[in-house]
Amino acid sequence: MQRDSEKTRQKILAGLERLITREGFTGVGVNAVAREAGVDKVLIYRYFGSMGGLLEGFANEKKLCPRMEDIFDNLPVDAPHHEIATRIVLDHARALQKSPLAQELVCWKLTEQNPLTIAFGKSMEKNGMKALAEMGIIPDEEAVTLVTVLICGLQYLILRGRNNNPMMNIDYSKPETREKVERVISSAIKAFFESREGESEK
Amino acid sequence: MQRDSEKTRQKILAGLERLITREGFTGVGVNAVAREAGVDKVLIYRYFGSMGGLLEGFANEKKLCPRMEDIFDNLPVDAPHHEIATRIVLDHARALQKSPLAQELVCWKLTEQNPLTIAFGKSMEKNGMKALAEMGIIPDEEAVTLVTVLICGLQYLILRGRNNNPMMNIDYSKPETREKVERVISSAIKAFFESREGESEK
DNA sequence: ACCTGGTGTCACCAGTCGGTGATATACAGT
DNA sequence: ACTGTATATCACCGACTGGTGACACCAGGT
Repeated sequence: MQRDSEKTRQKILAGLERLITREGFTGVGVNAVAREAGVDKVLIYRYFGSMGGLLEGFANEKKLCPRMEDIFDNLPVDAPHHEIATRIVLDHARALQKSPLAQELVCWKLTEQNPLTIAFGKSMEKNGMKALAEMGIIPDEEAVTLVTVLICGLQYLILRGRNNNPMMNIDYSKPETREKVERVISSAIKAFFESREGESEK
Repeated sequence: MQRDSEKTRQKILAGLERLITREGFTGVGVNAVAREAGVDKVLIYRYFGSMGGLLEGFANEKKLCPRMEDIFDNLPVDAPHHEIATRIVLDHARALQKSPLAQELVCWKLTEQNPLTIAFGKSMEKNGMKALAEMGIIPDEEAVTLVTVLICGLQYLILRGRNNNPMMNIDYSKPETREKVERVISSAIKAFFESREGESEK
């Protein structure tokens, strides 16, 4: 029985976040959010207008995906291109693995378009673009393509790992498996860049 | 008002398939399936016991994922390893792209575990294992890892493309984009295999 | 003391969900 | 023609969904 609209708003948003991370996006709904937040559902309509409005508010006021700058800042900018590309791929995967919320949102985005998934997609896109641009490998369109495909592959593997659902015996949550995958990706990227260098020398 | 249990069973299964491909897996449910199949829902319980039973029956009696053998049969077994690996990745992607049902099931499997998604996963796994085994590259564990990651990446891109949802401007449904991706993957795999050959010669 | 506006609580709506019991109907064996 | 059985239809259940109107409460201003 607190009389503080801002606090109530935050309680609702926090409830939504807990609900998504604990039950997955399939469970979200006005009733479930209200229950989780310990709040009457009519307040959701009062403060956010509708379920879509709540998702929009969540997208605006919550940090949806890990900030890539925090990860990439300490990257030596004068490192060889293949090392930078490898770091982009692996750090991206590590960041996703650390955030169950982001994992759920990635999966949600594959299933449905709504204010939250759309905003999340834009946020991810911006992160990725910025990372690539800062690394100075943008001009090489094909390298960007390879990096993107690899990132997608790791994202998929991480999503599969969520429910103890490994693919081809690759359980990315197991450290030794992850290390093997990282080794393979690293050497594949290296080989790709070196083969292109060799080609341009011809 | 036909009195033919087998025909009714098939009507139900066909309705489920239409529903999944048209509305996506989020729409499936006893009522929706019965509506789509033009059948009273009590018949679903009669013939399949429950919703889970229906999914199980669907998994048993329907072709869930494209048969890889049909694709790989005409593959020259004496081709270089990197060509075989590339073919595995690209054919896998093409097969998935051609089957909206399989796409939906892949996405479903990321979200929920039920008799259908479990059976689908096993089927995919078997396909993949067989393909890799027949290609004779199984002994090279790291190559298998790379191939798997790349397949996952393309699967993810295809899922993103489903709802006009490209990632980093990579819309895999556009032929020119797909060709570029295929080119990059091909040369990355080639470079990876060649770098390993060079290494083993040392 | 009174009113006003923001806040929280409760009860309810129509619709859908998965699931079931009772009943009508068509067909096969006699 | 009659009966038995498998098949299909209908009506209903409790629980849940998204959504809304009515009301209780508590604050601050006059």
